Amino acid sequence: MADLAELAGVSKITVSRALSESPLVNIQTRERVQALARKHGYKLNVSARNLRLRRSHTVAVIVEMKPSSGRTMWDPYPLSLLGGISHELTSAGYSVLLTTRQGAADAAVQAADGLILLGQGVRQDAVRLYDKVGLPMVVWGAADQGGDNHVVVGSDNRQGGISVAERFLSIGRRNPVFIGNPDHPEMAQRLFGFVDELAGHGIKPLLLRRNDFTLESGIDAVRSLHERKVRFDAIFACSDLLAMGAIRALVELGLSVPNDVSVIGYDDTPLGASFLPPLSTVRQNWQEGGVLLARKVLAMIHNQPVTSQMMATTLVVRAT
Amino acid sequence: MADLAELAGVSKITVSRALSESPLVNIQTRERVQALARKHGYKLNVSARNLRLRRSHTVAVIVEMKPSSGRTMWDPYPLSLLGGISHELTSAGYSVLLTTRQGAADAAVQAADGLILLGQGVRQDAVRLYDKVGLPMVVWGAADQGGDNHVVVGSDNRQGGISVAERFLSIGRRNPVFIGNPDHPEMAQRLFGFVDELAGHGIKPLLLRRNDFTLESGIDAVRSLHERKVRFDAIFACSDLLAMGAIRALVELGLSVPNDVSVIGYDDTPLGASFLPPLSTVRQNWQEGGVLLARKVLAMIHNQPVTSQMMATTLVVRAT
DNA sequence: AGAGCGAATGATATCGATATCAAGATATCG
DNA sequence: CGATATCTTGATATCGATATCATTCGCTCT
Repeated sequence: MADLAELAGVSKITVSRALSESPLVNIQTRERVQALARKHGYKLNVSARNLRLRRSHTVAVIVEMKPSSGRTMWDPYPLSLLGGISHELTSAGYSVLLTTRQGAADAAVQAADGLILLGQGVRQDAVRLYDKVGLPMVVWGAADQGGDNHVVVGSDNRQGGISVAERFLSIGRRNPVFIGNPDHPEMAQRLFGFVDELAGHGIKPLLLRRNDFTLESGIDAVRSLHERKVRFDAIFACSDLLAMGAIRALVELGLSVPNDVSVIGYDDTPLGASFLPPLSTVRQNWQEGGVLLARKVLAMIHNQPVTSQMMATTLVVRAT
Repeated sequence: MADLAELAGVSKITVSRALSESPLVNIQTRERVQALARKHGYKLNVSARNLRLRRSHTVAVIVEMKPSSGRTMWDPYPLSLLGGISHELTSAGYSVLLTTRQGAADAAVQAADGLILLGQGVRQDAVRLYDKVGLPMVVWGAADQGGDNHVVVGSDNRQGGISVAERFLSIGRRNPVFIGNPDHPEMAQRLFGFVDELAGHGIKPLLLRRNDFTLESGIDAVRSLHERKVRFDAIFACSDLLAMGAIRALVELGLSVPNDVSVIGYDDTPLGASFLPPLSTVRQNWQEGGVLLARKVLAMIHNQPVTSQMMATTLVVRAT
């Protein structure tokens, strides 16, 4: 900037003003300086500006990783959120700093103006860790009771569970099974909604715990039910892949879907819709969720009042 | 830091050294300062450090968006790369700045020490744009001829196309169809390999252009072939989804896969493997690609010699 | 005892931008 | 014509860290 100032025959500060479109400089001066800047390929030093302005225009997105591997990054779930987040933040002139959580809070995170946390961590430990950083934070997941200085956005998992239960009841199912992992706070909410609604009609579903949410896992689940000679006529699977696996296993076993067993998945992935038969499922709009996350951090950064929000889910009844 | 210095009764610079584990300070002083820092929740100002050290320890990842919507972010393709990239860079102490390309080069990008570009853009325009920034850059995609100051990493698409052609030839197919979008540089390479290899045996495949790489698009493609009464006995689809759609349409039309028509997809997505029938496909290892991209930028940042590299592809023959 | 050395600490300048306040140049008004 | 308002520009301090060079102190060696 000093070099530019010399070239243009003005002072540094005038250059600064010219480049930031300040109305304080004469239009001709401004254009002359801007032309020179382009010509010489001037590049603003973002660190310097951030230092002076005491902000970074950056939001850190922290993706919770399963301890085992980098597997989570492969799952479509955090990544679809990322789409919405990234779009919204860049539109607002903010940058997205992507971090995968590994161990302690990263130093780089502290450079951010705000945090978005995807995945609460087992027993909220991720949330607690980043709460300490003291930055505006928005967490994706299930609403929590703790009145901390952060806000939660998620889809209404409890309502999702309830809507599945209602559907099963309305078509006369009496022996439903829940497949998923209740340690996962979001799935726990689905389970609670499911169980509570059924309990109102004197029905107690079977809980089948699955840690993986893959097609294979769904196949396994149904096979194990069959081997244990469990009687069941409805399956609520916590992911579309689980559901599709379950259906495949059911068909192999000679059972008809949905005549013998109803199956409802979760997420409404594109694949479920084109599955044969088309999968019934609970839709949660992730792209929109990402946008919401982004808007909330931005609001917090600008000291506007922000509240937690659960997005509505929709039961999509197709053929299963 | 100045406050800490006062608390500890030493100078700022000693605090700085103590916190960066410099051997220049007395161990007791160091620990005393560190304890104070923890106690008072001291946070390093990253902008200031970056300004002084003239580096940012940040690599910008630019995701090419289709102009229409944020759709690209949904596709598994750039996102799986991101997994590998993110893992590798954070391990090396670098941060990942995620940007979606929209219009001109973002100012924030210039803060980075290096660039990773996912998607070359139509006619290389994205590459050209970011080449101007003058930072170390690694591009994911098809190798290009231009001897610019960047490096390309990708899978060997040409080889992928050749291997599919070889397979079709070896099982006696004479009327193959290619489904994909040759405007996309990577797919163009697949097409060239496919065509060249077949040409050696006097066979000229039919090119069926498809801009979407969805299941529906695959279904459409096969239907249009059928309507036009085209004779074909093999399909090379440029994505697994296209291939699965094609198979579904073939089955609907009463054709047998692979007896009447062989189908080979691309990418080896988990879904293809669990498809019924299990999908034959060309595997490219994206996670590894991401790691490679990251390593190359880091090497370039450290002024080590770096060359473009194409990763081998594997033909995975399953049931189709 | 004085030179020489190493360990520990400090003073100062610097990275590249912007905020604040001051001041010169020009225009407007009574 | 002088006084005041407006436009334009500049000088200086500052953001929070680190590099460089200087200094202090205690110790060993001859």
